[in-house]
Amino acid sequence: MLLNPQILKTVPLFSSLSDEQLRVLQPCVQQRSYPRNSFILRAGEETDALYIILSGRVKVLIPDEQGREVILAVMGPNEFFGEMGLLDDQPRSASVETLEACQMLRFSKAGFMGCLKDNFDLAMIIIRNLVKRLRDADRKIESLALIDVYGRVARLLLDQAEEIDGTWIVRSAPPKQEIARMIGASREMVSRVVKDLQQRGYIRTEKRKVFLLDKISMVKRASSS
Amino acid sequence: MLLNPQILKTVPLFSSLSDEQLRVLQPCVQQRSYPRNSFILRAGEETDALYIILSGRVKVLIPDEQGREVILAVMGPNEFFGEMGLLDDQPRSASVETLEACQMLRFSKAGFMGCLKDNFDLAMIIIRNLVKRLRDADRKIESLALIDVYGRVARLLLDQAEEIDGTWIVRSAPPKQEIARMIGASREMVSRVVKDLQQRGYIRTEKRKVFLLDKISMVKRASSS
DNA sequence: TTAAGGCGGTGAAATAAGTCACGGCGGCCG
DNA sequence: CGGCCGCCGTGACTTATTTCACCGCCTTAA
Repeated sequence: MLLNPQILKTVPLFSSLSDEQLRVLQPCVQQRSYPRNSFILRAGEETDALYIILSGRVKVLIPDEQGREVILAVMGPNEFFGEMGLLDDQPRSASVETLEACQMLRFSKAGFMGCLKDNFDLAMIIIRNLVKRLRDADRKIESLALIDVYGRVARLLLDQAEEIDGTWIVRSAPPKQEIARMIGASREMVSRVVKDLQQRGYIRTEKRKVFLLDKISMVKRASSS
Repeated sequence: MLLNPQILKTVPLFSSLSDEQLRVLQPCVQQRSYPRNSFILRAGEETDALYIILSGRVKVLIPDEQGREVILAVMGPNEFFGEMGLLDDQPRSASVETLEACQMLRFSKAGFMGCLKDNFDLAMIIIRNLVKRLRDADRKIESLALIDVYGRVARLLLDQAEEIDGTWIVRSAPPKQEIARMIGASREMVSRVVKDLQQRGYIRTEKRKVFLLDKISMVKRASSS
């Protein structure tokens, strides 16, 4: 798809690049759109590009042979993925599938690596992003290894919540099936845990919203039956 | 402890630095030794330095309140840790404890960041290292979420094995307790799984060594009762 | 309108794993 | 030598979680 040069300027990842650098980069960029529930890339494939989300949301996941999957991350506008393979020449370690229709920018490996070489600020953005993901990943490992499903659901809700004049709310919680895949549990179990959290008065749900009425108790409750 | 300037030259992490840069770096480096089973740093602390292992092995772990722990990684000579906090100014996300007596080099934040700024090769080493850890972490998440203890033990042995004229061997497997903490399982369960793997003729153990007699079957067996 | 598909709840049964409580063995130190 | 400690194996029991098989309720499309 034809690329509007102005779009590059609006991408946070490239905020540190000069106009000249952006001009050089331009031929290495394509805009692409993907329908809902389509794969942008699959685990095991060769790596040749990095993607930036302009609109829509995607999930990063690892599937197994029996059709189950873990969701490593859900990403939205202005976030990017696919850079790992560019940096170490390994095949894709996970798949990425759209949750909604998405507009993406696709950068060829050559263009990206060229920018990186003579732009320390860009390198630092990449580094900080990698560090953040690594912290998230380590925390996920901790959850899976040390905390029961009850605690993992509570933690996920806490993580997703934002404070809106005094009360903590998860705007637009994911479907139970999706929560289950994010925390390594079954849909039914998530359903039971949420019911339990409600009965104890720790949360209240309404449509896709979840109100956290008692963050303190939710945390304490975690992983202590 | 007094620092022998020659040591810096032997550290792979700094192989890309010029003599001049090493000279500048020198005042920012200390050599330290730690006895067995001592903490080098603890989760939650402020971050002010990066460590390089000269000798000995350490474990990177996350503890919980009940005294249990997950082992995120075991590291040995020439590997480094503690850089994450330098790069994003967050507190330590995990603790590091020695498994044996260790000699370490300790770099102050200032020195390290200074080098990083004008040395792209060093930045790339850091980036590639972060990417590798992220891949490992994602794989660990996959194991914990999708594979049963049987499969996780098998996978760990496979990962640790090296080929020595035709046969795959784990030289010096960790104690069962340590394996358990690496894969998020109980010591007893690991013990039972290893016994089972032996009875099926997939592995043979001898002291600390483990011989993998049938890698194919071990993999297939994973996560399918 | 009916049919179909996505999402959710729930009870009962099955199973994987953890926990507890031993007892044994081998090494190391006083 | 004897005692202690760290590591290991194992049986019995308990528990957390999954699995299966439903049913209900929307929303959308025919």
